[in-house]
Amino acid sequence: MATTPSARRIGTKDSQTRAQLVDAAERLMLEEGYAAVTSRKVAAAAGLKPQLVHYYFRAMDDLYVEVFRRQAEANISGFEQAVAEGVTLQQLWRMNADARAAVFTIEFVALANHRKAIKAELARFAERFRAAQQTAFASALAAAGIDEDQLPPVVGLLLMTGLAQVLGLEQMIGVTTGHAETKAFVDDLLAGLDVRPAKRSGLRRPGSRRR
Amino acid sequence: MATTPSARRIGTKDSQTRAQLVDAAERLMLEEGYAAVTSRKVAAAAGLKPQLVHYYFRAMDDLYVEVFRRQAEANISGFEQAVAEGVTLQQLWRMNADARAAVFTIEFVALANHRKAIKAELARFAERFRAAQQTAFASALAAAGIDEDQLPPVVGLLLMTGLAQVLGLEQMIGVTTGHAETKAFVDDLLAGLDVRPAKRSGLRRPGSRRR
DNA sequence: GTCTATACTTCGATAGAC
DNA sequence: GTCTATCGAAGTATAGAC
Repeated sequence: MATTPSARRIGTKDSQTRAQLVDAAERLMLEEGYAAVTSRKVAAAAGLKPQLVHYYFRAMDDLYVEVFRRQAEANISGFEQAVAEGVTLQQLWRMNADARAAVFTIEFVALANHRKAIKAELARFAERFRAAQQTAFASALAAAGIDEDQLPPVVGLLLMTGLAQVLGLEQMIGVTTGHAETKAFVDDLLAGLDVRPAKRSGLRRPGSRRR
Repeated sequence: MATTPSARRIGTKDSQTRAQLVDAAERLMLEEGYAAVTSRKVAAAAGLKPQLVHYYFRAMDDLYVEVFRRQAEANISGFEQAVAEGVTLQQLWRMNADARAAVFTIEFVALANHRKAIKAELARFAERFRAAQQTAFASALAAAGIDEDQLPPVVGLLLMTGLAQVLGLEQMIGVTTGHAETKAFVDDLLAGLDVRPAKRSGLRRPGSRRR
């Protein structure tokens, strides 16, 4: 039953050409959005013929998934390494507040809205990602002396993720009102927390901010 | 110089047919993403002929903009009314935590990534929206007894917006780990704040949460 | 194993008939 | 004021030549 989905020959995974196509697709997705990732445009961006895209990828979805996996895998391994070594809240924040990552998220979520294959892939990774980050976040919180029922780790993590997401998203469309102030606030807050490993330090900001 | 962008006849703005097309486009965008909003699909969804889309809208971008404006305008007027009447933090949160709105945001931001006309439109509204919300948020914060240099209004607003965004976005792809806990946390936090208008109440959660 | 010639579908848009 | 006939460009995908 799972044996008739068009049995045509597909290029090897370790082809140089294939890699160029994925690179081009990634660039396009970042700069012009997923709708610009068509076989013709990808090929043009890579200096190749459009048919090659279909030789290396059975369907366009497969190319999308490949771009996503490469990106997600690189990202997640960074976190998994970090969680093993132990990270501060500041480091976690810096890893999350990456505009490039925000653009990818937006594009793939939008893509997932009408491509089932992408949605499944995205959900799988999101859960894995959440798990890795949650562990790291929980210990970083504990190290900063913040109690679990003062701020449950998942909640803090979602707050951080959300803030990073919104900043990236707005920057993407050219809206930056309040961004500088917010970043400064977070930096101050985290600097104070990471430096003070005493229990029950609360969420108050330490000192006044110059700048 | 601005007089030759194709001078062909366009249908009146108050046409019944036109409204049907916008409705259909909105539905499609929400359910299948902006890439599904093509002249043919929109027409099919409205039970009309594809060419009608081009009769009522000079270019597809104009249709996108129309869908966006209608949505944004409805949303913003809600806030502007709320700010006039005065709102609590709880009400603001409820207005933001709308999954439907999150989907729209995602779609239009992604769309803006490769459609300049949309990007400009989106940025314009985002700024207007921010302004309206910031006023409301600032007074709600003050009413809750939270000092400005404890939590600057813009920062709080971005935190709230980000959290709402992330929850909506994740729900969209079927990831809900930690959502229930987070919503409960926010509800408790806000209930406590809105009820206690004393100065310097800090950010600590009031009491322990059962449930 | 790699790439090309080619088919078929869908898209946006316009000119002109009612 | 409203809708139809029609086009050229762009999209995905396959079969077969090197």
